[in-house]
Amino acid sequence: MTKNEKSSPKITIFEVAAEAGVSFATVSRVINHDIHVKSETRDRVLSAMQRLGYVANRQARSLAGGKSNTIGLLVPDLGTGYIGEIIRGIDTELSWSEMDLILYTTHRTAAKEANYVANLARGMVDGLLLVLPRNPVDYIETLTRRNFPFVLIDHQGTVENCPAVGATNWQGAYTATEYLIQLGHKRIGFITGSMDLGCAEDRLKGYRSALRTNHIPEAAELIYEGNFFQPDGYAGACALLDLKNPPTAIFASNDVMAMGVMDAVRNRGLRIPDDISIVGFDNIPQSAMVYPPLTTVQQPLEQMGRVAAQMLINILKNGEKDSSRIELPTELIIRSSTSSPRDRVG
Amino acid sequence: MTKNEKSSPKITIFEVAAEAGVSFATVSRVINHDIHVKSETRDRVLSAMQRLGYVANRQARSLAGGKSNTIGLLVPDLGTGYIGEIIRGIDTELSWSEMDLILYTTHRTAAKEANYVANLARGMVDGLLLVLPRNPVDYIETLTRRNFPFVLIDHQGTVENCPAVGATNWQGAYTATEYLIQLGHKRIGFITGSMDLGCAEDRLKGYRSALRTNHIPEAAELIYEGNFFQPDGYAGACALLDLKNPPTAIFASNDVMAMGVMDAVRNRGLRIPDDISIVGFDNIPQSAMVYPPLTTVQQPLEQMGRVAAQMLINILKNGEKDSSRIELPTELIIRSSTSSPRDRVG
DNA sequence: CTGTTAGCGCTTTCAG
DNA sequence: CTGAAAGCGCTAACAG
Repeated sequence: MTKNEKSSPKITIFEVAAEAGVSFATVSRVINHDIHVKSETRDRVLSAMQRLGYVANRQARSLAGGKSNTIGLLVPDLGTGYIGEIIRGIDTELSWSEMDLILYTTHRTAAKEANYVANLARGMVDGLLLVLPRNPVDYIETLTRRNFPFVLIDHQGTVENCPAVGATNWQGAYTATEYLIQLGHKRIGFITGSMDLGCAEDRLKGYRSALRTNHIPEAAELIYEGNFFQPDGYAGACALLDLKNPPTAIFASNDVMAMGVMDAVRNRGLRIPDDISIVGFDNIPQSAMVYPPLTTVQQPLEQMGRVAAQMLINILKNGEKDSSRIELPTELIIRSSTSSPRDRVG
Repeated sequence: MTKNEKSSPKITIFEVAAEAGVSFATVSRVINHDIHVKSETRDRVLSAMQRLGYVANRQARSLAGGKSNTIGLLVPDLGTGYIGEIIRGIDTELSWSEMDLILYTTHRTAAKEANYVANLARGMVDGLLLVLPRNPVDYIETLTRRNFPFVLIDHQGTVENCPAVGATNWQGAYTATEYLIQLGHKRIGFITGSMDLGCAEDRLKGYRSALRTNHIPEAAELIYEGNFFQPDGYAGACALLDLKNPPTAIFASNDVMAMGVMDAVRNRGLRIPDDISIVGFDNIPQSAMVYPPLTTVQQPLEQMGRVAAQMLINILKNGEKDSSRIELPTELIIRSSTSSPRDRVG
């Protein structure tokens, strides 16, 4: 009922104006860093603000000014370190611009996602950052038509021509696969991510290309379709290991699944990397913490967040369309979960 | 510059009112679930809203209504799964109440933290959820005086008598330590968390009490002060292992440090748990994924988030003071990083 | 350089 | 049960 009573008598620009002996418009100018204020006046206002402990009301500024100075972040999940890293980057960039971040988690519910986007685009936020959108076609079109600023993170899909930042997934997968091949592996299992995601598709393509380039026949049985969750890695590894002619290495489309693979491999009494090499993708913090430390393809997660935020802020500021896609480089991080295959037959 | 032009002609309650043939006040009533509207009229308004695709402007509602329907979440970090779990819980509860979540990350910067809190309490959010606050004394007093709604999560400190949810840290540490003792361990190393945090203190106390209860002399050399980060675990384990009479088990105050301990132990060629048992605290997702799976004390993170959100919403709704502290139970999760000690001497 | 005048879109009395 | 009127705190032209 009673929220703040006598204790905080609601200091508005009017109070500040009175205290400083100017009109409230001048106070507004000071707040907004308007150049057309005599520096002497400015100082007077500033100190009045200090004295009164004035804090601008964001809501009112938004309503009047037409912008909220907050951006919305739509993420599927927060379970793994994956998103956390991205947020760290976004956050860094945003604090520079004094913007707030509203977090919307969809928990992998596509319906919720589309719903959010529809409502978000109204008043609450000035722009949207969409991480790993599930079925962007649903709303990208709407967003674009309304000319609503947004940037896609880690998504390369069918949608063309909209601002996005991602990583070189194809290249990363290619490099990792080739590394395995150079180690001497001939049968390399692959566990895909959610194939409705562009990044998952690209990783699979990278794997295939590396095989092709190195004249290693592709075997359908060696490709297991997962969904980026740990159990998929476990199940995939089991399926792969049950093959008459099992792989000597398994490349999982993300680190979380790679850890599932590790579990499965160990449960069968096989050693890593002696009996089987394992490679992941992402380089999430815990990939260095498992045993043995996971060889993986690093995505510049934090940087992706930073760049995406920069892009969005830029669009917001300059009204530029900027329908470019930025690809940040991936990098193979070699740790201890990979080695040359030992002759299993001999 | 041009944000949304002809494409989205800005549907306000006025447009809806016209479409439905009522006054805009009636539309407002419908939006706010006011009972004093003929159901027939309500239906007319509702369908008009549908047709026009009306979405309420949150900013305006806030300004006029005096509340923003968003709550602020202040967290130190997002790196580990720890916070992610809590957020999941908060999020679940909030979506029930149709509230938004504004995320503020302090990245362990105390100054930033206090600063945020000061500003937050003004217009932007209706209430605050503070996870693992660093130096709450700075602003708890302010918040309380202003009668600003907030709930502390996972913090039991010197500040008395304010709404908070935490876990039974003392009990958890006690139980885990006793488990180790029952396994036959006599020398148990302990790595503390940041000792400015109440939870860290309680865990240490739990450890000590268990020792005392079981008539095991406490040795200062067996307690290493850490800061909840992985390197602390590593360094702590090294220090402990360098002792003339090293421990046969190490209890780290959180899982992340426990993983650091694992690293250190392995680097010395010792086996887990044969040569040394390791216990963590938190039960973050990856604690089950490392090798060997970590024995740890589970904190009901998700539930803590849910309960905290409930408390806050309750305060917001009923204006209740509710200065209670809720403690959720911890639970010992026994996995494979612990076993009876082997005779190292013999 | 500074004050005046309108609203932003909605909630809330207060009258009917 | 519904309409009219008065702001919420601030920005943004427009005049000085």
